[in-house]
Amino acid sequence: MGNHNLPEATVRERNEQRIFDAAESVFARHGYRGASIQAIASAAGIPKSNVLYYVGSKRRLYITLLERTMWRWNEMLSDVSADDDPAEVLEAFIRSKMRLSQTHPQSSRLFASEILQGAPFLKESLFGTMREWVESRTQVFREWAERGLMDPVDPVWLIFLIWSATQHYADFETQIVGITQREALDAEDFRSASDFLCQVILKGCGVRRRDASTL
Amino acid sequence: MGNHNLPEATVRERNEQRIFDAAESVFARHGYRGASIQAIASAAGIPKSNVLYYVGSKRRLYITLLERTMWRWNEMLSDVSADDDPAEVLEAFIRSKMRLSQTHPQSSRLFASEILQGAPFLKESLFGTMREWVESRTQVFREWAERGLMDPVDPVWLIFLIWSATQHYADFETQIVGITQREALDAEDFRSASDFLCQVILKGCGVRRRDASTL
DNA sequence: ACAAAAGCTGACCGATCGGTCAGGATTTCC
DNA sequence: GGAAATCCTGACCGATCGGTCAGCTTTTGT
Repeated sequence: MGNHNLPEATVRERNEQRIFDAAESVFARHGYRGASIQAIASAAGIPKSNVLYYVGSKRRLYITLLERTMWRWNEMLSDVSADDDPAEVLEAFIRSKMRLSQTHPQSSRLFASEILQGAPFLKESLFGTMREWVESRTQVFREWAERGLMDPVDPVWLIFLIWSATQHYADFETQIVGITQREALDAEDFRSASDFLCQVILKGCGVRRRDASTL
Repeated sequence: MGNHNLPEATVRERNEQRIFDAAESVFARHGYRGASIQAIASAAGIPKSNVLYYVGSKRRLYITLLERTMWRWNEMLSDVSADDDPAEVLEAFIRSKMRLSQTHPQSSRLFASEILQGAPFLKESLFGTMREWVESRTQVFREWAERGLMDPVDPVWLIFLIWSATQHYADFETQIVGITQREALDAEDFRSASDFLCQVILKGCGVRRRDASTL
């Protein structure tokens, strides 16, 4: 009995990672119901029985992936106060959210799929965390508006605007690629899109950068 | 034999409509693979066999719904020229897209689901139509920028910004409702969100309204 | 009135679904 | 070296999948 702590089986870790990656992709593509364990197993190059041996059940696997995604997002803008510079904070928000769309597109799509399904697994439990996140930021935005640092826009709509615009580059990449006849979105696309969003949204909210480089 | 033209069976029309409505909802929620004909039949209050009698197959039903959605969107901003007022056109675009999110949320979600799946049914055929739509509008935006009527922003990113921000209120309604603790989005929510988007996006692109009502 | 057309449905098909399990292979630990 | 723990898998389970079909009822056209 006993020491199942520090080194923690490299075999399990390796296989779980392969399963998680494959599952995230399949769940994102086909939703919870449309994803089959067989498809996940094939994508991971592992027999179906072995997948179930590691993850227990489809439901547990799905919830694990959802929680992993929520965790990544809650790390964003973890500390913001009304004394920070609005331009810097908004720009950091937009750029870090875009970076998530670029580096973890499957996570973003998995979340989108869950929401489209009516959020049956998130519903109350995890929306609470997001609600706190949103409320604390809206307070800061309101404070900035009172100090005249930005226009008095609805802070909730502003957060959803940034959320949707950045999310779009992960969730709807297929559409963007299809319409613009690219092969895929590359780093330069994400850079120019981030620049565009920062410019338009900051200006649209009446937020001025401290250092106006062009003037 | 013969006159199967004008009055056109009211029975078939009525049942097809019930099936289409139910199917749009189920496909939007669970994706193509995750949606079952039995679930659609139950939602429509019709036996499974009868659903198949009318629509032929799951594939055909799905494609029919997709085409219906694309049709609605292609009707938007059907005629725009560089001589029109940028503020009026952009505002009309935002508001009409928001109205679609409000009145046909299931259509929007169905499209989102199709894109998340990698657009297996749209792919080349229907992306072509959207590409033409986008290209003709980007030309107008570029013309406006040259005339100094708006900032020289990337027209493609601008279209996707408006697309994503408006689409969000249909596709992610569950998230918005869950976070803001509403029961559902009502007409007033859509009005204030539309106002917000018009204000921020127009200002963000350097587009001035002709009649500044508040000054 | 009556045949033709359209509407309708339960029973059924092979395939696949999520999940279980017995039991063999391999690794770990003393 | 050998027991214990972990890893692995093919066979199998009942349920559900999309789709077919024979045969019934209802509506339509004349």
